[in-house]
Amino acid sequence: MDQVNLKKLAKELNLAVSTVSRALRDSHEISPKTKERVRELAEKLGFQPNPHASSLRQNRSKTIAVIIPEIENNFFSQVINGIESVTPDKGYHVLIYLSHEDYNKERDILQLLRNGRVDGVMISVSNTTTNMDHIEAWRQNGFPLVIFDRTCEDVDVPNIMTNDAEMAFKATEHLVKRGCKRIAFLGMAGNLSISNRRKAGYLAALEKYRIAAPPKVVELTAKDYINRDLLKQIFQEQPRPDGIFAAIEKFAVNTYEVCKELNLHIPKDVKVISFSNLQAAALFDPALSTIIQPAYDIGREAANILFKIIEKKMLMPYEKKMILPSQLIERASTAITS
Amino acid sequence: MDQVNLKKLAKELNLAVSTVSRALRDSHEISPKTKERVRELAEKLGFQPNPHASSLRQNRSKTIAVIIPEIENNFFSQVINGIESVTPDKGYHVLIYLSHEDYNKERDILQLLRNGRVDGVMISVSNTTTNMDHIEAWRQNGFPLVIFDRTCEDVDVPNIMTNDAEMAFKATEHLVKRGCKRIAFLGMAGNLSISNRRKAGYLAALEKYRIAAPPKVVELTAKDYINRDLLKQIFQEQPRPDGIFAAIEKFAVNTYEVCKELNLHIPKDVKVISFSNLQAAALFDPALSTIIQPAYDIGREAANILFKIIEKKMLMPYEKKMILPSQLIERASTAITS
DNA sequence: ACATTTTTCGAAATCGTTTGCAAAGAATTT
DNA sequence: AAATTCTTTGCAAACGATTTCGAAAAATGT
Repeated sequence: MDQVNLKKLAKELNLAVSTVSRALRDSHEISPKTKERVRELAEKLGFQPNPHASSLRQNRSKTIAVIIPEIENNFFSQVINGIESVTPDKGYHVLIYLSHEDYNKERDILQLLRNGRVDGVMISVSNTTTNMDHIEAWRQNGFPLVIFDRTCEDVDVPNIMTNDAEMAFKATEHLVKRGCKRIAFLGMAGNLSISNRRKAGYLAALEKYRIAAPPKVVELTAKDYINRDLLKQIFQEQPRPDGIFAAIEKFAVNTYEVCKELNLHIPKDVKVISFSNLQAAALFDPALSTIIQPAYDIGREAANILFKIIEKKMLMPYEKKMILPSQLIERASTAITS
Repeated sequence: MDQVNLKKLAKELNLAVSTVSRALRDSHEISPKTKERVRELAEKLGFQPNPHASSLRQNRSKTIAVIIPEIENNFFSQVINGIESVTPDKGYHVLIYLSHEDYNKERDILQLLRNGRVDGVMISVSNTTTNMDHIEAWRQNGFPLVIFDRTCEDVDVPNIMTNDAEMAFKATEHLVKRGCKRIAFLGMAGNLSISNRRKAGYLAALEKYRIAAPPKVVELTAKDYINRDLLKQIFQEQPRPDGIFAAIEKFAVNTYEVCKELNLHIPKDVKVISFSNLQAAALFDPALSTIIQPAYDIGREAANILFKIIEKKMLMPYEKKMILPSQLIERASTAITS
């Protein structure tokens, strides 16, 4: 790899390395004439500065890390898309890490990055994360960090999320207005902030509408077969739920699967609504009513805020806790059946 | 950031920097006793070597880049997942770049990486890529590179893909056996290798089964509304197709949408089968018959091969062109209606 | 013509790690 | 005992770009 570097350019042009460097960075202390000469040769030889040398010297990597629990989930894909909508313009690169919903992996990844490899981190915590020490350590270190979607209130770090509680309230309200009397909430096991917020909205709606039946909070997992078993149990109890509010897309899919198996008709026997960013939800049998999160915007805004922190700009108060609204789309799965 | 570095460790231990470095890299030329002392302090102070300094010195970044056309597509998410299943163990980091199906962006990204930022690249080319010069330039440069899924035969670079033609043949055959007489192929506009391979399989099946109706190859785009208009036209022609083979998942979705709008019944009026990695395809109305690609495996194998190249190991012949088989899943959208 | 400022450039230090080489001491062989 | 290896460590030079500092050279002012 006979890479062309500053030294080579300098020799060729009969200039000092420092002059070439300055010329390429458009320094005021280089004459227009030499700048032109330098740029021309650099262009011709296809010179590109070695990023490691730059990063080492400037103590700045021009790279950020995104840590997410999983990637086979439309929501996180859209977030990444949103992030990528700002990074190239900033001249930044994006490293992806998956925690696979494992606290230990998450901690190790964060640990791994405490050496200057990245200038900042965006993270959505795993659902097994109960301890926020690893996040807190970063914050205290003064390392730029933002948390999105799966936030943690305990730590003083910018949060970018959606109005989970409000939308959960609306979703539950929607089911109530469609005539459901026994609404179950399908949340993620663990102590996830979004699960808690969504559960709170669910409970608030039940209370507001004075639903007689006691709240039914079901904690599902990452494993489909376990979820299906649990759901089967629940649908075989008497009286069974006539409304399902799934806090996670995957759980709505599990519900559909189980209903098909048990010959329960959606929406006649059970109405279903779910948080989901799946475009194809409209094609389901029946079309699934969803709460769509502004995933792309969450990614974009989170990235913007991270860059503000990296650039040591002051954050507006609203940027410390940004809430982007979701959207409820009614479809056949919550239709009234006469 | 009072980062702890080798110099600090050395001073503290009253050793030379080089000794500390060697001790941490477990060099044979350091006595077990000093190794222990060094490791202990390094552990205590939480020393982590600066990756930029290492990369600069060793001319090796421990990072690979993945360039994909888009990320809001289950297939590519699964590929990334597969890649990530091997990278951490190798101590490697993964940069993600999106070409957004734009040849110029793709070229620029590749250009951007020709400076040592990464040790290798995995790419799935955009559908506007007709010119392979940028890939060829990399190859000639001796830079480690593998192409997956959307490969290009012209260039002598390891390919990892699925048996597109064969599965396209089987999908078409499947429609024929389900009684379809006029089967249309929905491919991506542009000169994409996978489109061509899948088209070839489609045509071969039509020929083998001596289908009277002339082949109908429809070229769709990235824009949903354009696709829907085109599909509407096609379904309003007489005679209209009674079978649709979508080479891309998105096109099957478009087909469903249009059929709903035109009140065409799937599978009675039209049968549909599609390449797709969407788990929820089984929940569609009707459940969509799919050809599932081994996306995760493609990612994993592609990464493994890339690492072999990076480590300058010889490739087995089959690794230069690896074909991982897809799987055809019959569902209601191609069922026989009596 | 001289002094002063401004412009333009070069030498060298720096970032933190790795590594070739030398050197000192210990262990072994002759 | 001398000569030889082997073990263990330190010194210093890389890697390539940036940046501080200072020195010419040119432009300006008196």
